[in-house]
Amino acid sequence: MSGRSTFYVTTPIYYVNDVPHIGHAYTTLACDVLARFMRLDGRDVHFLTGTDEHGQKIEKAAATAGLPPQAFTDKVSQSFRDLVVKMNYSPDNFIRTTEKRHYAACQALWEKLVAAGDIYLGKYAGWYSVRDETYFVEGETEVGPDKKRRAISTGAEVEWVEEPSYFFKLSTWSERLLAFYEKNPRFIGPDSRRNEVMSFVKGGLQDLSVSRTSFSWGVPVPGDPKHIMYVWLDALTNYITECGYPDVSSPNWKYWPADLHMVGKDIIRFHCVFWPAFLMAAGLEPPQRVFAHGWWTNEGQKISKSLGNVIDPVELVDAYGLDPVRYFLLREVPFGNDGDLQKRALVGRLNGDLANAYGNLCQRVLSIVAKNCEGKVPPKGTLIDADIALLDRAKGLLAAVRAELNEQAFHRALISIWEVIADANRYVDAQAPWALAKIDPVRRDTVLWVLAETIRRVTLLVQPFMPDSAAKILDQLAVPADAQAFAAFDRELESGTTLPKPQGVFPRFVEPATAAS
RNA sequence: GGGCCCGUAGUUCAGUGGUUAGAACGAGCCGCUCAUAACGGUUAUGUCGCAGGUUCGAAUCCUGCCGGGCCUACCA
Repeated sequence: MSGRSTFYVTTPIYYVNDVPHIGHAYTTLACDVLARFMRLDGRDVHFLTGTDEHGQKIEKAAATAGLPPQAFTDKVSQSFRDLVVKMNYSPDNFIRTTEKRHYAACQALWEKLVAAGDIYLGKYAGWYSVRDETYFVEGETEVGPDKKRRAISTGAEVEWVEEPSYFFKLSTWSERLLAFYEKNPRFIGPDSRRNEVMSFVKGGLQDLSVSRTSFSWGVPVPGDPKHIMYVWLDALTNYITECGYPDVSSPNWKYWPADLHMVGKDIIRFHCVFWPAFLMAAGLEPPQRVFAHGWWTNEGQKISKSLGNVIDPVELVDAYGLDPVRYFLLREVPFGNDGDLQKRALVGRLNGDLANAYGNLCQRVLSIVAKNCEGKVPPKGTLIDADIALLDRAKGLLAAVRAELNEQAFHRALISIWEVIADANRYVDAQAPWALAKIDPVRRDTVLWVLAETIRRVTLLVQPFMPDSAAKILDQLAVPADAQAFAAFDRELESGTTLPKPQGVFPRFVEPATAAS
């Protein structure tokens, strides 16, 4: 990505007032695939996810549950750690904003901002609803016929309230941010988001309220502990807490600046405007790239709690299997776009791409080998043009996938891999090794070797997406552990290696019998 | 209101000035039989949202209209 050997990728830290849903699973999955790819590609990877545990909402939710805030967040945060296991994510750490080191990092950053003259004490003013215990901006309120102003969303009466608050001088950062975006065209992806952010900044920025006195569950402002640092300053700081901030001699500091913050499109402003401004104000480098992905709909419908159509990733995995779900989420939709989760489409991918194309390719090749070659990697004879053509396609995959993932184009990476799988299936039919068995066993062996070697290369690249399934296939090819990284991409299968009995890896999905019918 | 984006085969999309507009899935037909009834070959379908304009030439550029989506600050 940057040419340096480290690769630091982060998910947002997830707010613990809710259980994980498909959106959380999706963001972390994308990061996981990148982290796994980069590790296999020899990079020094640090992959961070975690939970955001502060704020008034949590304080209230804990009180409602009759628990101290820490005990409450311990409990809810666990569901996100469980998801890591369920989805086979490979984070190097799981950070929590309630950790001591995070308080230290937030307060150190705060002091830097104060020293830089970018923070001042002012008054936060807005339309406050006592009933909702929250502020509304002017546009979220309206004056009714009784001349009383109410929040549109909740109907609660609001009153003008002012409280002391510290402010970050965001208004002074517009030009520096725009200059930064210009110099770093890759900073925001996809491009449509970049346009959005830039036009937002061009419209002028207001100073940002960064402390509150209305609750206490959070990081106290240094020297003025009645003030609690406001959500985003606290939350965003996690990315440098992990790198040891403020101790720049920490072994983890080498990972900063992050190579990629993966985010949902709803929080792009915080990552692309506020965060680089905070960092530059503190004399720190902004991250190299922020990528905003889209949202999933459920069978064409917007997902919402009130509609009751929230997608639980655990249910999906239980119904269709982990790797098929991982594959589908990244293959079905151009990454960055919104996508629709249709079970019919998922089953289509599972059966068409995984069971028929890839799984069956492995199975048909490996069973001919098992039956005809004494269960060993067959001898590689003289290669003809058709052999070389297929092998070359497979060889080209590493560079192709690397380039696509560099742009977070997961779907295109998978498309290019599956093109080679389709080529391999065509090659099997064209070469008909079953017919060669009787007339030219030497040629048959070469054909089988070419196929096994192609499957090896393809499967090395499938690893980041479907680690368990790829491991099973590599085992069936007897690829040793030390030959599974991309450094060994060109280490060809050795003829004569004993292979285990082939076994199907991607069973077809058959609709469970319905009660009626 | 202002800004950005999109509207291409039944479906999901690719194609951003140049020969008869492509892919995948789905559908029909043929072949194969190693394999998870898998695989391969082949056929078919489109007034490229509508109407103008620029150009030797437009799905591709410009204008208008219709339809859809997103952004327009602190509720992650």
